[in-house]
Amino acid sequence: MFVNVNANPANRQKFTGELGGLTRAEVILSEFKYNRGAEIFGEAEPAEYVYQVIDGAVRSYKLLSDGRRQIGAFHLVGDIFGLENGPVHRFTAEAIIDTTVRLAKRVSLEHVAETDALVARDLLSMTTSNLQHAEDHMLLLGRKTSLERVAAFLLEMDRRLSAAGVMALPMNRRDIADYLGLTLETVSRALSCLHGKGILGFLGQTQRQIILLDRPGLARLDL
Amino acid sequence: MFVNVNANPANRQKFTGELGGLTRAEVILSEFKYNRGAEIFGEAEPAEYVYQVIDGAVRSYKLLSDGRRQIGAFHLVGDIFGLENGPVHRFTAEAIIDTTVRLAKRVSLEHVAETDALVARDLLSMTTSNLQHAEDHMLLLGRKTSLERVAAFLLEMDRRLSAAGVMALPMNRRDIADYLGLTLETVSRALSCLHGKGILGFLGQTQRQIILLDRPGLARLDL
DNA sequence: AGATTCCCTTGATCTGTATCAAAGGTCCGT
DNA sequence: ACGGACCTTTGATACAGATCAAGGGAATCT
Repeated sequence: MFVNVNANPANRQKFTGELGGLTRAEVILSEFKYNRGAEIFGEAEPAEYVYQVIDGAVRSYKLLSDGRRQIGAFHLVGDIFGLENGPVHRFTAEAIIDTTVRLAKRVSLEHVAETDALVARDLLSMTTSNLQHAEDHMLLLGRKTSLERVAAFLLEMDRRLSAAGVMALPMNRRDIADYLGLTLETVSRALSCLHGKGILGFLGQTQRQIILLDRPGLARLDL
Repeated sequence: MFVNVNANPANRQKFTGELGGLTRAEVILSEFKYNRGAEIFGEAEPAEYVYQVIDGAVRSYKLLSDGRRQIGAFHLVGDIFGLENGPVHRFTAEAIIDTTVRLAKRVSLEHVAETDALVARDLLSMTTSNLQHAEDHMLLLGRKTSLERVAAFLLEMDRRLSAAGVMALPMNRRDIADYLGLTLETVSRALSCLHGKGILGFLGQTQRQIILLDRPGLARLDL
């Protein structure tokens, strides 16, 4: 289950650089590739590394014993994930599509943080933005309707990955559903509804390329 | 709306001491009392203070424009709340019952954190436990049934406030419902169901004093 | 102590979303 | 190009939990 088919040391390269805002840290970094669907780390596994998405997309999720899944976050290009304060990961992380990550040894980061107050501050501020996202998501999961959730999702993705007005979603309907606490059918129906209202359009023959035609209209749906 | 009827400077006393794990910080502290239902701070208000519950209980929540409410956390005796990294509060906090808090000026805390790595680490670890709670709560809100949510709530409260086997809940059914993403009727029905199964008992003539008669049975209901 | 307000439970009914089902469509490897 | 696995949509139906409603307690105030 935890075997990583990409775990080939030959794919690794060492170099020194930055991991997001940690510009002042001198930490050991490597690049690493994961195939679509590959597990990057598992829930409750020791948290040895911190990751940054260089290319691709990642989902972080928790499972209930009977297989129900809640995706806590999507990590897109530039995002840092897998940062833990405790000894273990609290989510499973998987590559949604073929993904390249940069990784830093967690201990080396912590070591730097102990002497460098600015790095310590960066760690806190990253944790705080994760917290803020989780807080907003609790409101969505606890109190929003399916249409409001999908609208909120589209606005979030638009903000985070829109290139030239087109949104190329890396995740499928089931991923979106498990992020929003819905079923994939309900997500599909909500998207069809928004399409019918002229709020969004699908591009080409795929349903994962979305153009937002009416952002104010969409924002009005997300209370 | 933001007027605090308890905001009487005469109620304040200054002294130096500790705020939770921040034992090494020399920060200015005061004690302050809030009546049942009083707002301690509002969402989007400047975050001037950090609070610790000395006595009583507090709810932190977000509202949608039409009044739907999501309680993100309950703060019980000993808990620290209102800790922000950014400039403003992201929740409204209200006293559930008459409550005494200790408060520390946020800037003084931050100032100490800049020079004291141990304090900085405490701030991070507090933020991390808030994050962990929010992550677990996302799973509950997104994927658990009403009975599972209520079971999880009872186990959480049992862990956090059980004195001598009796759980004296400070919050009403509506608060529980808004914490669990349910209605108060559904919470009431779930509690009746657990009562019927012999998993819990009500004490005295009030329904807020609960005894857990079968913790393993309850844990089995929370997947 | 009586009155007012709030709180909790329980029943009846409704509804938003899940579930079940089926049919194209798209992507991928051969 | 072809076959198979996956993905998405759409329709029909079911159901968990919401909503509506009412009545009995419990806490609080005067």
